[in-house]
Amino acid sequence: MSENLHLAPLARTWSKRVQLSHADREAILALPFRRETFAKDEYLIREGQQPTECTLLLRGFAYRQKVLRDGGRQIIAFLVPGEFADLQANVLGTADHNVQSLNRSEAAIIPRAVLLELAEVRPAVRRAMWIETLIGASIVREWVVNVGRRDSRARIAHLLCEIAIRLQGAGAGDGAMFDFPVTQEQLADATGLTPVHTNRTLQALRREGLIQLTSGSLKILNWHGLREVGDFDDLYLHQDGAAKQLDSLR
Amino acid sequence: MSENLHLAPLARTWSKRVQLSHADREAILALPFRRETFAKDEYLIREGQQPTECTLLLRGFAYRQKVLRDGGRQIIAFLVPGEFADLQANVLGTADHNVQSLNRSEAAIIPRAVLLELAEVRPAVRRAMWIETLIGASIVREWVVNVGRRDSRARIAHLLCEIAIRLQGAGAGDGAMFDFPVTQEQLADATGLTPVHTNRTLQALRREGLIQLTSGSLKILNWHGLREVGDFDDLYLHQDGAAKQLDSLR
DNA sequence: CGTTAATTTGAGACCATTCAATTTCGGTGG
DNA sequence: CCACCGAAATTGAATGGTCTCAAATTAACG
Repeated sequence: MSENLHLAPLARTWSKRVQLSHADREAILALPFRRETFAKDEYLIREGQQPTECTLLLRGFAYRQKVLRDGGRQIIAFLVPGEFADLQANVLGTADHNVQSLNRSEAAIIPRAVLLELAEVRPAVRRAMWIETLIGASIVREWVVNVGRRDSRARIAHLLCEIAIRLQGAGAGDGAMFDFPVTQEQLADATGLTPVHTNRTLQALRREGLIQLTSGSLKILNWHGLREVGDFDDLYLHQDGAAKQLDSLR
Repeated sequence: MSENLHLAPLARTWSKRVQLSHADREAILALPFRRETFAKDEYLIREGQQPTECTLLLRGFAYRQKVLRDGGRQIIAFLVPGEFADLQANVLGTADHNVQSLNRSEAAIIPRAVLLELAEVRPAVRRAMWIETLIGASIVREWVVNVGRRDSRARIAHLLCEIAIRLQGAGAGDGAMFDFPVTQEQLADATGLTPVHTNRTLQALRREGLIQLTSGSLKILNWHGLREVGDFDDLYLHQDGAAKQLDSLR
């Protein structure tokens, strides 16, 4: 019983999207699973794999990633607790990208068949899964815009705005300070820039008094300014609450 | 009856993904709809709208797009017949991007409630919708990689490879020649390049004997070469058939 | 056959990259 | 607790890919 409160992050994420009945919630928390921990940069899943289990992030962070022939790496998304690393792969059959752990993280491994059956039986659950997928897709779309059309300053500012709102929504921040142990190299891989230029751009943002980014935590010093620089509009996150909270900041 | 064969592109797309029963197929073709035509660059849906109808592309092409504050435009995806322009918006409630017609196109407008009810009632249909969404998301992910990490030559080559395979899969090509009336400006907006540089890059690809791109149609002269230049791997399209066909080309 | 859209060309400027070296930070063992 | 180590962050200088701006040419269309 109380064991299964480990799956609370999942119920939390889903109940933000849809109305879950008491029975829905019970069924979610009763899902069978085993726990697993991942070291920094350890793979949760690899491109080409055909998983039979679903990996749900419980603690820590992860990122989706693809590697080019020339060795270059592009980060495609960041994952926060309560999100699945490989739901797509479990539905489509084959993973089309890699997922790596951002820091030391912990995940629940749930048998694929059980999870998909739950969706089949419970309309609210499958609506939640459906919606989570759609929001994930929306975020990636915005990344295409970010990486395709914004200069380095706006690109990084935009990404930091997104991270702030999503962490806020995940309950992992106090409105201005966020625990997000990302390296500049990972930031570079997420924005399509080089580590060197990422470093210089971060310095500029700091110099302008917009942020404070020390290893492990991100502090937003001037939310409205950062938003302005990043050409940021939170509509694409489909997550009203957290955005409003940050907007009301000084 | 025969009227409703207009929805055949939808049944076709879906049946590529899942096994549709006869009854499923009947139910799909019996969906109520009205037809609408769109001029080049006309909007099928706009960011911020809260649609009550679903727009299914029947003939012609369309593209997803976002506009920046500074006026820049980034194309996020191309749509082929049989795909929905605004299914996400209908599930999430609000459109988070724009969809424009690539050329003169035709669409079926289906009441949202009816379509979602069909998904609720027919497991195969909702699996097809689910899968279509996931594949769409996979494609956008690859676009992040394309725009974020590849140089202009690889970027355009990769995009052309994708277009070729998807058109092949949609039955709109003979293996090497495809009817795809895209302008260089649209190609530029899709790759995150300027029209000028897109033009120069296309010239390079032509000079190397890889493609022939005249207004309105794309001809692949050297598939394997183009694939090589574009660092292209079709796994992310989750569409085995069409890729294999092209691979077997000279 | 005129008119507008689309493509093509040229030259200079700039943003981001590359390559290499240095400094700082975080963690670990003595 | 300090010395050490590897990882991460920072700095410098030169190169280069892509952009900008503008103009010319070609193609599409009524």
